[in-house]
Amino acid sequence: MQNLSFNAQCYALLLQIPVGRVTTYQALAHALNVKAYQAVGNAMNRNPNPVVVPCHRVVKADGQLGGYAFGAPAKEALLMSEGVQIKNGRIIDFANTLFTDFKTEPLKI
DNA sequence: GGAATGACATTTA
DNA sequence: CTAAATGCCATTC
Repeated sequence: MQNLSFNAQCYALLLQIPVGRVTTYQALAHALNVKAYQAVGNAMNRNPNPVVVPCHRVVKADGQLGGYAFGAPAKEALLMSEGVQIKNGRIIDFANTLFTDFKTEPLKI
């Protein structure tokens, strides 16, 4: 029983993403100090809690939406519904829409 | 305990 | 620019 499984930490980071913003698998993995880009998506694919976590705010590093357990179109619709501009399946102004200011775990001084 | 999977990333041609 | 191949990590069967 670990304090927080790998996927659990990903969810914690996703919960920190404000509306209208998106993050990438690489950012999440990098925030956890790992290169398990795919592992992040894998955790979402299993989708232990599809409603508790806005997994639809996670996109690929190229600005593409990537995949979604409920279907890629659903993800795009959700993101646009949140205010994310998407064109041809790509996020417009990805650099501005991307959110990587994750608050790392509370380091004990 | 081991093998297989995947909603990715990166590099090279 | 597009396309293909390889690597990489954690989770799951």
